[in-house]
Amino acid sequence: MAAERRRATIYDVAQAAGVSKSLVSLVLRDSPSVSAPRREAVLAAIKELNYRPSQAATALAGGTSQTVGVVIDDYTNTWFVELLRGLQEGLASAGLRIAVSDRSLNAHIESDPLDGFLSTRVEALVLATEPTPAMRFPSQIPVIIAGNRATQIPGADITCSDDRLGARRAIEHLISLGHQHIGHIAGGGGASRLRLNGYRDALTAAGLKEHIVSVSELTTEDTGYQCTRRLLKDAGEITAILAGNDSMAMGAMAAAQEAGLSVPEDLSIIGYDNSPLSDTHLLHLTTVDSRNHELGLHVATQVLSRLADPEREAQRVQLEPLLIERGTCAAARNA
Amino acid sequence: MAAERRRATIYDVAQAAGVSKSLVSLVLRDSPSVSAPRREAVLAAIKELNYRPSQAATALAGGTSQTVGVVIDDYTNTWFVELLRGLQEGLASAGLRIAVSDRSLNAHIESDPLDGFLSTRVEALVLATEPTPAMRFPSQIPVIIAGNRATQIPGADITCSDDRLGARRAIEHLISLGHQHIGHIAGGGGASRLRLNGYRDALTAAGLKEHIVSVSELTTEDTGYQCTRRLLKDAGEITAILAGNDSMAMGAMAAAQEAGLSVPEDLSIIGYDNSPLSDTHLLHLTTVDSRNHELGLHVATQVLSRLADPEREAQRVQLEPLLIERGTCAAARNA
DNA sequence: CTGAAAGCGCTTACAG
DNA sequence: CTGAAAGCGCTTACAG
Repeated sequence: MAAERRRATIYDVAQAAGVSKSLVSLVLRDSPSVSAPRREAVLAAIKELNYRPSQAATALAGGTSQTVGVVIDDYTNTWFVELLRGLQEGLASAGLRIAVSDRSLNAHIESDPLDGFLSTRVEALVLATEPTPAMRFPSQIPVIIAGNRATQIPGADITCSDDRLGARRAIEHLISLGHQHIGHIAGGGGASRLRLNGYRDALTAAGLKEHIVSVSELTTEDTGYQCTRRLLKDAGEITAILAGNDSMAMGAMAAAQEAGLSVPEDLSIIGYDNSPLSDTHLLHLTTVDSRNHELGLHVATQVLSRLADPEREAQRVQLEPLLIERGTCAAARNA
Repeated sequence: MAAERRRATIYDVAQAAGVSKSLVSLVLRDSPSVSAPRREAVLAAIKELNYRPSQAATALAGGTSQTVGVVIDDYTNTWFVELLRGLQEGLASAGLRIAVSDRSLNAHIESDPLDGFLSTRVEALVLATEPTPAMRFPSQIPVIIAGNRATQIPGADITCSDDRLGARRAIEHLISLGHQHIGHIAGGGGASRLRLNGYRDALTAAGLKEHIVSVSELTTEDTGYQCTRRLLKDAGEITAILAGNDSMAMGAMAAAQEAGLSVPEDLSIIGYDNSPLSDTHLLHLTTVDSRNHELGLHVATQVLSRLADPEREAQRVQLEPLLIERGTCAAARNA
């Protein structure tokens, strides 16, 4: 019962169970060629000794880390949560775990955000953020891009949502509500660009005029607030706004409130991402759902198929987004 | 230039640099006993070969993973972001990295959320969440609790903020603004309990009556919304609310709005955590800052000192919280 | 199923 | 600084 004794190894387990180390190894990897009684004995010894296989030893000896590295932008914008969940679900059956790295958190300490993952010898890399010049992509391991990005990675698979279509649908919804003057506030990045194009598509098709404001590469609440202030000042006639994402939509709501406009009575607002934020009582935001959980599941499929066949051609999967109607849209005033 | 060649090892680097493997190992660990020219040669070879030391091999041979495991509740509530940042800053100088695990994400796949970390042989465990019965704490490695928790872990160090004091200060602030009927909406967990006590302390000292609502163990936006609806119904006289955290405060704002109350004109609201959410234009929430960044720094200090002296007694560090005045408090109507 | 053997890619002394 | 050696805790064949 001494707390400070040496950690149990596979040898200790074998000895306690009265079997060979080889057998223990087989049990650990769920081999079918182990008889029930022996398996029980080993499991009992594992429990008794509080044994946990050393990941370092397993990885080194097996030549495989069994982990997939995921890079996200920033823990603060929670759009990625459902994606992670889907990814993990899809990978679990194959015995793969995920490790996540936050770009902004690691920005200070290492030049290349991928370094840690490469040292870990991850089986694959999932990018849920815009690639940066500092990232040197290894040619040996599969790279899967989650979402639309501005930069292309040669050879990488892509799972994304049709952002252009999503934005178009959002605008079509506003038009169907009678809105004629619809603004768009945009940030930077690949998804933002497509959403902007979708906005344009819909307006052009309807013969309406564009009102676009984009003040920064960021897509934060503050960005949304600043853009909206500017938009309301420059184009007072607008009665609806499509925001580049939910955070920006939140900022738009603040700017509207400040300007004395009621949402949705005076101003309709649509966000993008269907993030946890949008589904609050306070925002109750109409938004576009990229179906991030399913997206995560698809990314998992791509990881697995690419691992099974490293030579297969890069593929691109695109999901259709869904408009989620909540409480921030209403018919235009003078419609 | 063949992409599929074998990954470089320390042997390849040694050969390319024309030195021994031992020397490469010394360079990797920044040994001072290496001459500049040889160091240059090794670094050049590392770059040339795109070499990254195998974490598995390093950990296994060195007998140390150099990583600290951090368990958080849930990526959705972003209060932990600054804590992680502080922790990482404090650990970086010692060459320790952090690995984070989200409880809710892992809930499905493994019984004990700590299992993964134990397999990794983390040097220490940081708990930024309420301990659950499923967690079996190893006696061999340091455990540090970040924040106030309902459950005690024998032998663990604690770094927390004085939640009781923070809540008391918040209430005192409201009282100084003339509020006589102040409600509190609370969730579950150790921090919530202390904040509740702080609320009581202040009211008792001022001879005021309590109005407390707590409908669940959760501390989400929805919880805050439900609690506030109930509070407004049961105690219509209240003019101010202290929420258990910022998410709940957000829900409170929604309930107030729904009830036709303006914040802060009709109802003052104070949150808790100074989370990214509170610092938005839309909420602009007066809140209590637990100084999570500093808290993370202190946790790092505890990790390091405990690693240096495993026998030292468990210590408890407590920070003084700060009231952050923003826009959700005003003088009471009939003060 | 066992047992002995080799090896994964490093670190750690240690003699020179 | 080098070089040879042992070892970290596993996995992977392989002969029995």
